[in-house]
Amino acid sequence: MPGLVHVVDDDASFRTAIERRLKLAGYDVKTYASAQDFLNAALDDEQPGCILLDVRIPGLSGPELQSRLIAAGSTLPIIFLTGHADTPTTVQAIKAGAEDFLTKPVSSELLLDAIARALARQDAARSHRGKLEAFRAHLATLTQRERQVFDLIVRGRINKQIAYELGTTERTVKAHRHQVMEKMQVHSLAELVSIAERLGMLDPNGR
Amino acid sequence: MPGLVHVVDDDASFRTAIERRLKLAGYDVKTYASAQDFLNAALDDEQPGCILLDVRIPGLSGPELQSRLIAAGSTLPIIFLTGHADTPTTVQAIKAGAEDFLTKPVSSELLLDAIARALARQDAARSHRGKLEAFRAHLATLTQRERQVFDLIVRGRINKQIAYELGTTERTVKAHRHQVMEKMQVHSLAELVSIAERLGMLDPNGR
DNA sequence: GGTGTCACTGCCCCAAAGGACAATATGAAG
DNA sequence: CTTCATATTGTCCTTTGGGGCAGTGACACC
Repeated sequence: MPGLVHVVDDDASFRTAIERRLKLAGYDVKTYASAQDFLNAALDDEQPGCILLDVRIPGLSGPELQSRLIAAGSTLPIIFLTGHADTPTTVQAIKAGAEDFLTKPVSSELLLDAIARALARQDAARSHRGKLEAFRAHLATLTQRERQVFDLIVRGRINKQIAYELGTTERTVKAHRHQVMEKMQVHSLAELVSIAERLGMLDPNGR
Repeated sequence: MPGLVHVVDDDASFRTAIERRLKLAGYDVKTYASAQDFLNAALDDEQPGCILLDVRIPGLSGPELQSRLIAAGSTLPIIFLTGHADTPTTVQAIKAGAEDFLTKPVSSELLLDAIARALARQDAARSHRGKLEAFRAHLATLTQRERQVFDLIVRGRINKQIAYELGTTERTVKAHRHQVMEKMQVHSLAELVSIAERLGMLDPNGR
């Protein structure tokens, strides 16, 4: 699987060496001397890739960069690479979702394995998010009223109840309901509920 | 949150010391000198508790015990505690779901924090699984035929189509459908679909 | 042979959903 | 003022879903 590997490390000779190794393996590579450099290079989160990140770098540390990226909603997988790993940092990084935590010097085998896993994982996550995004996009085209009707429909309310709760008539609800089905591009109540469930709109036990 | 902490360590004096500290903190404690001892003590997976597990112990190692427990479907959270942590082992343990990975000597603060988190996590997981189990139990009371009807209902088929696909009549499908709603204890199609979705019965795009 | 479960089915009726056709009202945008 | 989007509603008709009542047939178990 091809992809772009972002190498963030303050050691210039290390960057050069890694870049060479990764390019030999068929990956595109971009290097950064600091976390800030990386953040400045406004990057495309959707492009297949991952980050090879040193823990100890001047300025923003590796884990700090990880936090920022997570907070910013990035889904680029991160592989940490460090000279000396301490256990709490390792644990924290993995818990926060890092793909791996490797120590220098790293064998090409371990490194390439980790990169391959990271790219595979990102690919799976991206395609999954892609489907949800399509649903969200449809959902966004609903008007306020249609959205209210949608919420009640997927909770199992019948038109009569919805009409009462929204202070309108059954006929009106039917009209909105029709719009909802149309805009969400589904042909059955089951599909609609399924989508709502996947978007996490039903978790709290709303009966 | 009270709970039973299983301490697995081959160092008798360490076991004694830890047991004292944990009991002071209000936890019940059981100790084991080896992973095998622990496995032999056929334990209740549902009871609130966690495992404090040494990595290097004679016989089955800590990570090996972890694998076995996972394979056996156990959901007891594991906190590793070891004298000298190596990075690959740490990474693997956390990836496999360990709650934490601590090094001896461990401060009471870190240890008790980890235990509290482990118990909280297990509690959340257990209550979540509890709900799903209730659904599964209802699902298990369905006859073969009812189950087939269930599968088609939650995929959005209408009675007429279901009847055709099962080679029977619409009236019969209605009868089964009634039984399904009754046995699953739901009052709307939406609830039924919601349950099916949560049980992961709809993920593959079956239209 | 009696009993029970499960699957199947017809007839009839009511409730709910879907939709065609038509129309009113309101507020924002140009 | 005109246009557009949104929300609203009525009448009428068809399709679906839900269910009562009643009965048949297969098969397993005692």
